[in-house]
Amino acid sequence: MMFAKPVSTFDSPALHRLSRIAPLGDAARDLIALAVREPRRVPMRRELLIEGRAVPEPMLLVSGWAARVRILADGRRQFLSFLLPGDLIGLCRHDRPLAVSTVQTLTDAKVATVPDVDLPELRQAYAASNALEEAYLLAQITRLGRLNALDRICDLMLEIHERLALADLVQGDSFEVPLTQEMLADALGLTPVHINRMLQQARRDGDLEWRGSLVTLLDPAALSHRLGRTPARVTA
Amino acid sequence: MMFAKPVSTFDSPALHRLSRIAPLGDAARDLIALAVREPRRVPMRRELLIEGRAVPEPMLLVSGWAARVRILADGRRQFLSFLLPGDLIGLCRHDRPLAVSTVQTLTDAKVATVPDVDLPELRQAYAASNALEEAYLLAQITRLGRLNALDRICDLMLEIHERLALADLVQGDSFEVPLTQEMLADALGLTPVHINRMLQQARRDGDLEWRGSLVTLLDPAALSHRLGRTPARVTA
DNA sequence: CGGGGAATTGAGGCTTCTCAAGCTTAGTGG
DNA sequence: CCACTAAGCTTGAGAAGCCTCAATTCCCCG
Repeated sequence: MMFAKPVSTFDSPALHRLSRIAPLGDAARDLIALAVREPRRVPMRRELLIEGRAVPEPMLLVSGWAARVRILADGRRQFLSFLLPGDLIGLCRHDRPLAVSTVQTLTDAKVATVPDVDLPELRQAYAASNALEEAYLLAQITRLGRLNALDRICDLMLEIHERLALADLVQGDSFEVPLTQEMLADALGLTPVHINRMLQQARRDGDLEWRGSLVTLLDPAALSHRLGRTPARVTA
Repeated sequence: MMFAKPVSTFDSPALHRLSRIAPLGDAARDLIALAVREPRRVPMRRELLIEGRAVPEPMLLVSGWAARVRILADGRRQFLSFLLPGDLIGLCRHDRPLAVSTVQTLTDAKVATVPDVDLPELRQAYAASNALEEAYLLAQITRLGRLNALDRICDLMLEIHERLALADLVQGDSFEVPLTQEMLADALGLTPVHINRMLQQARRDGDLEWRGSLVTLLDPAALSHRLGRTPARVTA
């Protein structure tokens, strides 16, 4: 069941992220690598968790994007956060937990069931991942509360850049963002029309390019500095 | 050290909340009650946690209000969430954790150091408290992203009503809210001026009264229904 | 009685929304 | 290979919501 070399060196964005946010020994690494090898395929727009329903076993997003989403009574939609490869879904430390938000895939995705916490190293990785997720929620609150439309877009792109980099999914300063302008609007509390105009603005300003689904940040360091951003850190 | 009766029946809003969100046996109850008995007094506007610094031992807010806050480079302020009596501060399950946000007292407060998780019942209560806190963060994102100014105010007041009720701090539908309009603005992503106007609107609409620091919801059920709110639930 | 923080009011401007139409692109079936 | 379609992107014009600045009033506390 354990392939000393092959499994340990098996590489995937998800595994990459986890081993980067917390040091994983060989045992933990093998457990994750094994789980990642046989993911479940989930098509686009499918629900992985449903608000108010029981949370099943914890999952690891192996590839593709998902989002935590809330739908209002009148049909308005708010994306609460995006879930990227390597993110954990449905981790709970209490008994009989209920999902506090619906999670749905935004693209075709691969999802693995991960071992529940038994190994100290895994516990550590899960906890760090959890803390990071909280940090991103706080960043989202600040974006929505205090940034204007243009800065919201730029700030979110910087966050995605930072997160995808953890999973080794950034080349140069380019990365895939499978979001429509409408989805972006629902994440940033704006309308698609305004997103469109501000994206043009961002391009004119030389902050980013967006061709097809490939986003390129032209000078992430400068942009980061202009927005007063600091990368998320949860461990000393 | 253990006073069988006195300690077990010692009552405080904080203890009330914890025993309500997760069933506490006598042992857990005594541990908390004991901690709550000798709280540390913290004056208004003091920092309990500082973003980026190491997180000290976990604390329980025994009385008073605090808030998680983020200050932008240009001085703008965003309150990320409010912490009410019975809320836990600085719970982390990974090693050498760094605070992801600053926490500061909004009023004079009492804070107790709580036992780190060793008892299953405590672990359960802490985890449930944590899950609730996450639920409130998600609610805050939805408020900022998709509600207009008036609805943001009403929705937040309903949330505070719900949370204070857990700690037995609501009488009828009235409760103390030690917030200035400026603080409310910084929580809801608005300006004090606009908060002022919308509060008047809410009063005219017969949704709430706000005299001194006492808020009264005139018909919480109807308001809740109008906003499409559902109370936070994290455990089946 | 005076000082100071908080609440209130007014006027004008900017950001974002709404509604509505036209365009572009990728995928589909003839 | 070419309509045809549907989803997504783009543009325009006008309206609404919220902000800014500035002044005034209220109220608590010393």
